[in-house]
Amino acid sequence: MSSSTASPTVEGQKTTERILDAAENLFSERGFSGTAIRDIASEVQLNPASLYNHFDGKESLYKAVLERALEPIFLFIERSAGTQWSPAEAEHMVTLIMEYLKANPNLARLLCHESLAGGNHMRHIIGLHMQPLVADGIAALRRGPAEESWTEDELSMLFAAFIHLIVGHFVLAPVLSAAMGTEGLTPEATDQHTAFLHKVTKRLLLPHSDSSESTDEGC
Amino acid sequence: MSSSTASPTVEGQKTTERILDAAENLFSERGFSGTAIRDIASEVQLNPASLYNHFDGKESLYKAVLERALEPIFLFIERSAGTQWSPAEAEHMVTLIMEYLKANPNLARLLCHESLAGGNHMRHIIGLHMQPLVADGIAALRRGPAEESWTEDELSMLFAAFIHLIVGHFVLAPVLSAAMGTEGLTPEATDQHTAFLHKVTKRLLLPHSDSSESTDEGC
Amino acid sequence: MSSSTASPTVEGQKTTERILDAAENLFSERGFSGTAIRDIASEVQLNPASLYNHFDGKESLYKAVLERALEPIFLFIERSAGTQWSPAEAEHMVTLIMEYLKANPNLARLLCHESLAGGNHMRHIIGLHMQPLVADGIAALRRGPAEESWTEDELSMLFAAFIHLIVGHFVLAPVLSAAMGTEGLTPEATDQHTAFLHKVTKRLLLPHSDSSESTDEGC
Amino acid sequence: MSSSTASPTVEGQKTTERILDAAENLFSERGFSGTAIRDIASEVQLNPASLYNHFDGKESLYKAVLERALEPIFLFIERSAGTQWSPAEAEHMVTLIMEYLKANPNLARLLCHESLAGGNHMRHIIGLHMQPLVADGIAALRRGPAEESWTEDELSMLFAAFIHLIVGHFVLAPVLSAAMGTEGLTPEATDQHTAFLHKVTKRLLLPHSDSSESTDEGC
DNA sequence: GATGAATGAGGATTCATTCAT
DNA sequence: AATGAATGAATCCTCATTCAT
Repeated sequence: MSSSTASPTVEGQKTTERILDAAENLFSERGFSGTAIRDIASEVQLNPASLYNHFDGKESLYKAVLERALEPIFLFIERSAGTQWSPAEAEHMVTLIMEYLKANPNLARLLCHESLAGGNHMRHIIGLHMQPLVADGIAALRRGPAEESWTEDELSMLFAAFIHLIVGHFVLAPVLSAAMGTEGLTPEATDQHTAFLHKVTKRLLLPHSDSSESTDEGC
Repeated sequence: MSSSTASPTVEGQKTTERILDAAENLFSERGFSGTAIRDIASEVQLNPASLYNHFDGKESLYKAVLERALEPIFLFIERSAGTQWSPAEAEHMVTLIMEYLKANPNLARLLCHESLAGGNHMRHIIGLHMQPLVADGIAALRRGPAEESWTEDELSMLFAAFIHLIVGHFVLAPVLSAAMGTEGLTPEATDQHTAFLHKVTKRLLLPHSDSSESTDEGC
Repeated sequence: MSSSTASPTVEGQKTTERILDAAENLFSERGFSGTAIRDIASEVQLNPASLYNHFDGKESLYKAVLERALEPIFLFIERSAGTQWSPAEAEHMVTLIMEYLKANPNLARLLCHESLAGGNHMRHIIGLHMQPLVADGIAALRRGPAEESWTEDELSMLFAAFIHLIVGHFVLAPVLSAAMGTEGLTPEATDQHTAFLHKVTKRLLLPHSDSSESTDEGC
Repeated sequence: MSSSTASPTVEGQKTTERILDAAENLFSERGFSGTAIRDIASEVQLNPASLYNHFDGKESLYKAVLERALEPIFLFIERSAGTQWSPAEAEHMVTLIMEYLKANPNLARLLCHESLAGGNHMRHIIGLHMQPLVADGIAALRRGPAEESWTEDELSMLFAAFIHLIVGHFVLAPVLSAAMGTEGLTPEATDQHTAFLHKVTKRLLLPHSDSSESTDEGC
């Protein structure tokens, strides 16, 4: 194949990689059961049977897609493990993740599809990578100024809230932007959303002046 | 069955209604393409063919499910049209929606599935119901105290943020609660989340003391 | 289908039955893995998918074929349970079975295919029907004149020998008749074989004059 | 591997031989259509493609297996060509074959599979080797004491009967031993069967005292 | 309204085989 | 002699849908 052409990156990457790319696109658009092996194969101009030279089957391919897509996120966050999330730090984190998702919006959708389907395809990833990551994220919040205004239980929800706000942007865009008459998931919209999230971050992490705070909690 | 007895509530609802129930459950779990007519039928202990006496086909059934599930939400919000969203008002709205979703978590998932799939199955619903609803929601925010601290563009995103926070809770639960070691989508968790959202509402709607606010917007 | 034509037997039996017939033919010729559902379906002029309205799958169909084919044999033998196998009785049994197999040579081949494949598809049949049948057959031998000239262990083998001689005729015919230059599995050949088996039966069951008998047994 | 070392026995046999071994095992278990090239290859820890360096294809491999397995049998019998089958002689033959099959039970199963499939894969073997072999075997019977008690036609069947009794033991074992509660195809069982066959041989070849003999032939 | 049977289209996967390396 | 990758043809089976009853 690349016998004469020296550059291995030209003409696309290795077949396995190209399959993963196509699969990621389709799985993130249509979910696991909505995606046909045949469609992935034809996207890579390959006979469906050839695909089985690279992956054991649909499920195996799906898992490989999930793992490959999630890996960078884990790296981001692992790298910042042990820090405390001051608003600046948190903003940085948000920026990092939003930038990555701007380039790979598939990830948010994959995650969402997977959660809707029950998360069974990524049980091992959850146990192995997400659990410590989440624990560390919450710990970072706890070490930051958020600690002053949120109870321990709320810190978990606060962490989750950031994920909802980030993932939601990429996932609910088709419906919401249609309802709002905006243009959908453009890079600009994502940048705007990132800036918006920064503001939200400050509001949520910094102590709040309002005296009626936490009234409905009963304490 | 209920041929002579007029009462529609006796012996469960009418077949059509039971089909809708089963379909709602399965569609919200597995999405449109992941759900088989046969499975819906067997859930209602009905021959798949019989289903076609009640609905024109899979797509038609899916739309009916969407419409039926979304209707109450529209009613809630339409009823409160024209108001201004003071924090109290907004909290009430949040409570109302969260209460409804606690009883019908399917809705959030249906919406999410639909958005992931591109929203084509609810184009008409969006145009007919969601558009005015969203416009009104944003207007309500604009009329409230939020107006002081958010630009016009941000108001849209603020509205969207509430939706992300609400929908996210029901959709990302399987993955997040697994990663957090919590128990999943229990009614208690939802109540906690509602209280948390009240606090968030205040933080986001009321003016914020911090002076650095909107710094990153300005540069 | 048979709405206007009163006779239910004309135009072939019910579809399920016709599928079983075709399946029996093909399975007995080519074995389980050598037979394609598609071929069975096309033999009955049916879409392969239709077949799944009648049977759960290939394996289920195969088992149904086995059961249906073996049933008459079990009935034969159960009916004669408890008798003693005098040569006359044994001859009768042989005749009965050979007559049935002459009309249904598939059975012998099915049994043989199944045994070659390890017998896993008929474990339940073996346990439920064949075990008592075999036990009774050996007991019948024991009660007959065979008892004089065969040890207990040999009686089992004697019983098996009859089965080998009967099944072998139907199974090894293609190879043997080709090697002998005879015509194959004609009804006449089967009749001849039956007569031959009668002679063999006498020789094996009646006491034997030869004094060197059982020399090699060491007793 | 054995590129420099000339010795073919070191490190197992040559690859070709190892392929034949694996193929023989699988073909005899599952028949031609039930056996996958891939399975044979993986048994030899070889890429399926490599197999085509040694054989032209599946069919070619199958024929090679058949020929290799049958050859020793032909040698046995050819060596004893022209003799007459006194009971002693016949017993010896039976012993020889049973001993060989005890070590290579595959052969019996291969033959049976092949016959069930119509024998087309060994037409040439049949014509070239089996035909004279069978002719000679029957001639040997004719020259022995069997001649006194069996008609010419019956001699053919007598010869076939020995084959049924021998092959049957190896082929029907799974089903029969399951039905009898015995242990299957152990070497001991085969030895017992050999001894049993010796007794049967005498009974069938030596003249029989019973006066009613051949009664059913005559009427 | 309900059902058994039928079906064309598709869906995942296997298989024997080829070919460049 | 070995292998990774590719492939067309099958293989089993599912799916949404139709139709006669």
